[in-house]
Amino acid sequence: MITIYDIAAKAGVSAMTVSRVINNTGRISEATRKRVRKVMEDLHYIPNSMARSLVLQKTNILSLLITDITNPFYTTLARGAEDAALRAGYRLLFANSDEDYTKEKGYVDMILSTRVDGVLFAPTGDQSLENLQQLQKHQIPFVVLDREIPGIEADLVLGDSKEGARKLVDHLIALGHRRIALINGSPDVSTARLRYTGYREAHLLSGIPIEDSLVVHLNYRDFHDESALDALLSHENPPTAIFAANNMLAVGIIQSLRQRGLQVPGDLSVVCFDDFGPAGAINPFLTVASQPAYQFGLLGMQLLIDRIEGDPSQELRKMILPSELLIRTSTQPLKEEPWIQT
Amino acid sequence: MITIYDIAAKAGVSAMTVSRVINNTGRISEATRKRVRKVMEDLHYIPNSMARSLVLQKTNILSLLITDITNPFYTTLARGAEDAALRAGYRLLFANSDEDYTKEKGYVDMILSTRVDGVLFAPTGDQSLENLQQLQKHQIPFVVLDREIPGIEADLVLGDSKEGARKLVDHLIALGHRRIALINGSPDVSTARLRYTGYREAHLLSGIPIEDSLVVHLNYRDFHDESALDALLSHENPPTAIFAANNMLAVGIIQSLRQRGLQVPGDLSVVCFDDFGPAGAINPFLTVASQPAYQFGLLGMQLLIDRIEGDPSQELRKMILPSELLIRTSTQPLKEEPWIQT
DNA sequence: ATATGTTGTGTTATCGATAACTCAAAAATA
DNA sequence: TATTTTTGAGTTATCGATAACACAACATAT
Repeated sequence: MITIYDIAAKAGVSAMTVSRVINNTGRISEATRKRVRKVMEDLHYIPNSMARSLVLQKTNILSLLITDITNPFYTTLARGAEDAALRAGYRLLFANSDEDYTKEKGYVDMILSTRVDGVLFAPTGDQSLENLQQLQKHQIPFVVLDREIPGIEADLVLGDSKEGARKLVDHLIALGHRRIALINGSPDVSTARLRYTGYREAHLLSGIPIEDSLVVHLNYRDFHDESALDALLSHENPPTAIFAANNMLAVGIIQSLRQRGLQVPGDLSVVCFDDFGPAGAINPFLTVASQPAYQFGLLGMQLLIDRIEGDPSQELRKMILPSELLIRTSTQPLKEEPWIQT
Repeated sequence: MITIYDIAAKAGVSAMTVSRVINNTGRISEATRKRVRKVMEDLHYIPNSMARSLVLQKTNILSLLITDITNPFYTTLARGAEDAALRAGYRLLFANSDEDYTKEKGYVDMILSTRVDGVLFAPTGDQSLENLQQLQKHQIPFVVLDREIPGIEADLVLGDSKEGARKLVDHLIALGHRRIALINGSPDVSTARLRYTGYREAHLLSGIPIEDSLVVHLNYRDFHDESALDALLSHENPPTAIFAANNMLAVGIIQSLRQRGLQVPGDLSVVCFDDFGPAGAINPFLTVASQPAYQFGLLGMQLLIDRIEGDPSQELRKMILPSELLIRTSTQPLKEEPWIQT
């Protein structure tokens, strides 16, 4: 591997002179500069960023930690983050926690050992507190995405979960539904709590009582647990609509319903949070509260870079991005004769 | 930031002793080991991987370069690659070229300056030759994914583009279609050439003549160019079916067709390469040749790690993964009265 | 003509870790 | 008891780059 000393030797100068040419610092005569440049090109020299980071105490790497790389919400977010980072001259170290606290912890160690300049952090849930505190101890700047963590003071980019949930539930109520199930994420994720709050408020404002047995908590990442649906559907007075707290849950739910021979929206209407990206654009089916995923990434990264390069004592910022209700064909007015379990 | 010297000082030993404790090398008395461990934990010490990489000449980082992070094929592939890399104790540096040669080049420079131990490389197309040669010059091991590059000898993981294309076209032919358009990727991408070959063979074997005006080349990443469809649809004898060379093209095409008031599959049948991941699982609509994306990533990464850690003079391996024809509802038998342009 | 400034370049120390070598003290052997 | 071996450390040099300082050679000002 070619080093700065190889270049220096071939160009007949010192390593420092080569360094000056690379970084355009100090004074260099035009003749030397040209000579050094030529040698660098001839030997295809690329500076070792490890060595540079070591002395500069700056890596020029930012990290993006997301919770599910197969979820279009996060991949679109990643695009936004990538664009912002590249534009500002940073490299991006991706990490994917799979909604798994242990994996998240592993990535945090890796991030720390890499000495990245900052982290755009989508936490798995409240238990991420420790991992974020770990970053704080090491004084790594970070911005928290999508989920607020009690006990952590940081720049934040959130969606309006409560309002989005209200819009979705209001829509169902307007269609005549009165028995609406909520299949939620884990209760130690802030968005799940807020989506429940929105669900609740929509009911209260319409004077519809809430029934605890219609609310279940699962994992945002995938729908494994058939027993939750079992319970809901075998309810003496089953729901006529389901509010899935995110897109991945909705996919699992709908597949499961169909396997049971139930039609959406014929037998049950279904709505959810988060849209499906390009893959879902062919037959947009689900009525969703769509969040501006790209903006999440872009804004979050801008906040992060600003925090790193700007005044670090600047006060914390909290951005709440609105979600948009997109009414599609997974919902329909309540039928006179709701579906009755056989 | 805490260094190995801080630990050494607090524990009353030399830095070398701490290093031995960290790496479990050399001889250390149980007493010292415990003492050092305790100090490391108390101070939340995490070794600086830059410094370590510098002296070890090994980063423990592998890079995955994909061409479109919003394409479910690549994100699923990324999951496979991530799993394999993590399992083997490597960190993963993601990069996303957006099917853009210039961006790819930028990432290759970044990869080189990071001195990663190896690259899993999904090239944008034949022009990636230079970027791959750049890696070769610097003796970075790599495995090429999905697209073969003339002039590059390397381990390869490919899909069976020709066979997949034949299956898709055969299916259309079996449904009675005789005028099948191919909306292909750029001709300097090997998969596009092979998909054309498969398309051609299917025609030949069925004795159906090929018409050049039914074959167009676009970019795999997205469907911007409406003029291609314009031309096809205003053809004096327009196609009754479209074979889109990948999933993203298919999305754009179907959206465009619908905007023109044409129904799929009512007016035209549509098939494509690559499936849509979880997002498309709700209403699987498109008849596709599905490639084992996760396997692509997993196998590719295994080959790479084996190349790095195993015998480097081992001969090159080329794996071809089959694709599976999934018949869904975007295709239907040719109607007696095909659609006629108004 | 001497003092002062500017320009272009080299020297040395440093970042944080580890390899290779060294070495005293304790343990094992003769 | 004298000698060799083993154990548990410490020292020094190194990886590849850059910051801070040093310093000739030449230009300009007094």
